[in-house]
Amino acid sequence: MRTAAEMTELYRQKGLKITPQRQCIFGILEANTTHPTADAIYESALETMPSISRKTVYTVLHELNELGELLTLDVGTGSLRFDPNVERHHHTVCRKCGSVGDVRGIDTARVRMPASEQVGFEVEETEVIFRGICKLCRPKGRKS
Amino acid sequence: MRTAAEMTELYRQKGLKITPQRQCIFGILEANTTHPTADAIYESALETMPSISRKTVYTVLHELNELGELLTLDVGTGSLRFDPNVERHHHTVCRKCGSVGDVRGIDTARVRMPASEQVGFEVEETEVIFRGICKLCRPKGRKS
DNA sequence: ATACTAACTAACAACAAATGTCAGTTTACA
DNA sequence: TGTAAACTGACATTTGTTGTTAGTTAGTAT
Repeated sequence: MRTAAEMTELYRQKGLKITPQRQCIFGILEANTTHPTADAIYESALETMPSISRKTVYTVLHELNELGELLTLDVGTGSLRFDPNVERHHHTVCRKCGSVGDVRGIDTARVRMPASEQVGFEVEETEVIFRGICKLCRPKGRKS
Repeated sequence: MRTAAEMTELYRQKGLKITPQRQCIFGILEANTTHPTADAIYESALETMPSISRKTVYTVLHELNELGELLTLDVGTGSLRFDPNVERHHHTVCRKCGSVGDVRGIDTARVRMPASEQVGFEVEETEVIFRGICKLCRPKGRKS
């Protein structure tokens, strides 16, 4: 996602109104690397805007998704997560706490399907998920 | 998962009863490569055993999962899928129909996290999902 | 400044997936 | 054949998400 200021400009161009609710959500998502769930974003928005409704949050998130400024991500932890980083990248998922991290710099061009498998399947994207234990959930005092 | 016959033997060893319901589900899963959802398995079971309850199906699936004979798989299509293939392998997901296919023979040892990313994350498994269009959903007459 | 209308709120309903409850019944197997 | 395990069935619950509706607010163009 672009910066909150750029998003404001984009919305203006699209003829969408610049409301405090939308700006609040822009702010929460800007540079957010925690891959929050919709509900986490709602909770976060409540802090600065106690009157915001859950419905509005969902609506704005879907707007952003359709504008291509926000990716949705399902890593199997129960709920959808939103990722403002729309560049191609991959993820880590902690099997203890469910936290999700970004992993850039993987060249998936080298991850090829063997020709014998899935004949006729047209690959558009290759997604890699590293599952394991995150730094915080690792037993202390060990260096792996 | 092993064959239905082997599963029967395993259950016997564990002191679990060999019920027609369990055997029915063994049969459905045996050599099943469609990655069915719990509900698809339930529907399928109803055909040969109209009295089976949804609860039983869920219970047996979780039993099998705990015995390590059945993997659960969440590829972001809404519901859990079950995979009797417990060998390490990867998946294709069709973005049109949601169908899931197996992909064997990928060497994930070469898919390494760059050292600069996610310091301290202990990778246990590397999961690859190829997203795209399956053979059946591809427009006909084209050879990609 | 005003009017138009998009956007928002609020409370509730609905949905799907999964799981829990629990009383009563069946049944696999020792 | 007895008995504990397993199953049924109907219903409730939970979680995440979306839809509804009606009334209110407020951004923006004029």
